[in-house]
Amino acid sequence: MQIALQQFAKYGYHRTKISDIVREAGVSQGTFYWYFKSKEAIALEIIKKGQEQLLKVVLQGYRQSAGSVQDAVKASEKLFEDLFTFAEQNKYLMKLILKGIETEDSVQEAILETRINIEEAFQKNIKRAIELNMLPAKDPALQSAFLMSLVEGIMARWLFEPLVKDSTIKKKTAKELAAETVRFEFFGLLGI
Amino acid sequence: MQIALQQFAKYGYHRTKISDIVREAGVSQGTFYWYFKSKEAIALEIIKKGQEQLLKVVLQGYRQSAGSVQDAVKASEKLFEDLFTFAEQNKYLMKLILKGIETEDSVQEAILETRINIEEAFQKNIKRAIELNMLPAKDPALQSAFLMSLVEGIMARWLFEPLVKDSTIKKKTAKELAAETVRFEFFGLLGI
Amino acid sequence: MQIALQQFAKYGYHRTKISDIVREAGVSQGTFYWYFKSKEAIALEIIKKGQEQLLKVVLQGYRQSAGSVQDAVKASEKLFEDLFTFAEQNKYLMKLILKGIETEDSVQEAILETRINIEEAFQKNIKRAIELNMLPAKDPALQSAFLMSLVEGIMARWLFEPLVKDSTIKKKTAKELAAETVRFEFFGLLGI
Amino acid sequence: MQIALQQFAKYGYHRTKISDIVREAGVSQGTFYWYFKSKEAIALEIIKKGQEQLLKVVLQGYRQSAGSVQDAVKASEKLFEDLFTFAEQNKYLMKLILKGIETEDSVQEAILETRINIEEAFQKNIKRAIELNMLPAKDPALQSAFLMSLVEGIMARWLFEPLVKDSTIKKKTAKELAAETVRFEFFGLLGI
DNA sequence: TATGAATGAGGATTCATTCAT
DNA sequence: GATGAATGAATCCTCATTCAT
Repeated sequence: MQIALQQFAKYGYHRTKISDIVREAGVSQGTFYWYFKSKEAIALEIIKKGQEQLLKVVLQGYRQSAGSVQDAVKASEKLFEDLFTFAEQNKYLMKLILKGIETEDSVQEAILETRINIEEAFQKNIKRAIELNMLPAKDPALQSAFLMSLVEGIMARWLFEPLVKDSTIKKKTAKELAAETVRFEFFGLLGI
Repeated sequence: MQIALQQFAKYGYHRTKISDIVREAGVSQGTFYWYFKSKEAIALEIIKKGQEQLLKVVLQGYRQSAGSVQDAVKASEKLFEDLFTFAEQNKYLMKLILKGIETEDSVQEAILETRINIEEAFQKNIKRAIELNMLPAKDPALQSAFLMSLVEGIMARWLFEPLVKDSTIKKKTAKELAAETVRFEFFGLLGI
Repeated sequence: MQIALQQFAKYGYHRTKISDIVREAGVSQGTFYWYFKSKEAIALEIIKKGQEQLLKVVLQGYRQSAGSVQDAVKASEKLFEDLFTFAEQNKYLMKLILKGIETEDSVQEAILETRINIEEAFQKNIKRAIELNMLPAKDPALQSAFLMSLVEGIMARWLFEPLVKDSTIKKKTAKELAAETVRFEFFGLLGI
Repeated sequence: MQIALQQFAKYGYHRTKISDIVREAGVSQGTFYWYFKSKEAIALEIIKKGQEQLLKVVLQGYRQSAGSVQDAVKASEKLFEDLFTFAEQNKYLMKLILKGIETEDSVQEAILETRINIEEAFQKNIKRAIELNMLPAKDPALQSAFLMSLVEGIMARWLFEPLVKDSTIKKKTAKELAAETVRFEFFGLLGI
């Protein structure tokens, strides 16, 4: 599964052949089909397993007793750092989740589901913060979309493709990146 | 080319068969190959043409004589609105550019190039704003990454997949979306 | 037809495309089909026309009033020289006739017919020489096969592919080659 | 490989379809590609293997301790008989080598190489005979070209296409043919 | 006569999947 | 459990030929 994950992430689903996977794994084609029903099945399993792990991180990140804005910032920082760290350790999985993959619909749905779960966790948190008067009462769905866009985009640039040349982003640690992202999250371009 | 673009966006490169494209287009397979050297060639041509149009929008969006922060906000609003409008009118193209497709490397490079061009335009603008003391002096590469992440994420949710249920995002106009995105851009979650 | 002949000889029948022929000729595909019914038709026409010319040479070569062996040698020399000269001026045609070409059967039959005609002319001549006691009474069919093998092989090596390295054969004139071939014809390896 | 060889020889390379080969062989198309990389690859393999066998015959044919002309004639007869026997048993292979096929260049080169090897073996032998004063000192490259032309031409007529009608050639045994060819080789038309 | 766009049958090759051993 | 040879449907692309203009 690790090998398949890597190849899917590197070359995409269709360009990854079963024969490639098994060659790398040092087993025969037949063996592959002993463990997995089909190519689609292994992709699905990979995503499902990744989803679980990722969601664990996101949900853990919210064990916070919010109080002041300061607390909210702290909590956000903690969550982002956890997320970035997880992403760094699961680069290939994140590539699939962030960039998607051209597959059977079943696999795409699984990926979508993962992302929905995360964004909903974000949203729930924002709603709570609004209730506690820690954030101005704005459309939480939109705000969580902003948040997740930020996190996804930064993650992708950090791990895979810093679009602009000589970007500083690649060299940052998960902690630094989390801090800067949170700053932008709360204060925007103009923020301190 | 339109039909091919649609199919690539809907089903991906590999699941789109030449036979599908020509059936939809009402011509024969041979005719396809009279106009395009290969499947790769038509994909490349689609991207190249789209890139041109998109870049035109981005570059036009920057004909601004910046002065106050107010001006910068206005300019940003104008650009985002143009971008969102273009995206709305070129949904399928944007899908390819935002989500990528699994293709021959040549096509992927062309897509990457497009995104790089846009992010660099963003970055140049931020640098200028910093020089004019309109923005605090922070890492422009990172700021433009934030910006582009925002725009890409919001666009994707607006046009294709509002991750969370009953999201309000789908119903907004390009103008509204631009305004809200700019607000987040400059002031973050805490902003007015 | 000249262009087609060249391409058939150089690349073979199947690797020569109508589109190649017409591009070289500077006309359109449609025009080709105004003048020739099909690819097979042009090949056939080329062979037929070549056959006529070649047969003329062979038949002319036999306007001899044989007498002594000396006369027979002379006559043979004359014929071979004519043949070699013709071959030199019709290299591409000879390539088709000597090496054959992978085509529709109709074309192959036409080529075979040409070669039969020539070998029969050779045979008739040998028979006459035997009647006149100029040659020992041996199987004329076999002798003419020897003769034609000689001529064909030498021609091919002279015009296209001297198999061995630094072969002297390429540099010889038609006259020289004819002389040496005739010597071998009459006297073999041991001959003067 | 045998089936492919037959079909290549009978119909030529381009008119032989993979689907024909596998149908005859009673396997599926996929199976073909399990054993051969491509159509070109099987053709190449066929030629290479044939070349080896043929060269073995030619080289063995030269284990002679030459002495008198008589010896040389004997040696020649032995070699020719071996060659004709091999050709008779490998009719299809010989067809490819003698008549060539229109193929990818790689295959054509392999065929050419085979013929060069044989002619060079002939030539080496003639040179030795000249050194030993068994043959008059004439251009060995030309003489070997004569020899090989003879052998090739006679072989082709014996196995495939006796050009003239009611030719006696078809009915001869390898031994008889070798004897007659050698006679012509050494003594020409006038020989005893 | 000439054009060149259009056609579509045909053919090589790929690759997920099966299955006897 | 493991193997790897075998399968054949699927797909891209070619090219001789046609035909409206």
